[in-house]
Amino acid sequence: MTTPFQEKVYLIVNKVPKGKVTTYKEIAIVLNTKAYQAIGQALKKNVNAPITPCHRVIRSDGNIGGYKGGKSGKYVSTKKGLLISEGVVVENNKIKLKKYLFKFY
DNA sequence: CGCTTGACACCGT
DNA sequence: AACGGTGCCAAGC
Repeated sequence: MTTPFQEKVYLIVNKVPKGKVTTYKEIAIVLNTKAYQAIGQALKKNVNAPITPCHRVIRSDGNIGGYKGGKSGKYVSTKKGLLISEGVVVENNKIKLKKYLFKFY
């Protein structure tokens, strides 16, 4: 069930260009909220379609965070691989925000 | 309507 | 630097 909140999240993630990444915090700021977790929740609950590159959304620390999969991000490797394929340098499940962080504001 | 969960963030120790 | 506890918000039950 796509809620208005989720739609906003998807829309923002969809705006992230290839080779760039964004953080849950940045999205929260754009939405003018502090629902950092709710954002992640939206992505995991409904992978709204291939139009929403969830793998481009990472933690503010630069960590990959999670992906889907019951365990502690079993598919994180895939996410990491995807990012690398897009040209993002990942080291130890961490991304260089200083270079690849895309800001909406 | 209220409690629990969660792909988070921030502060203190 | 690493770990723990606390806060925020939305969705699910």
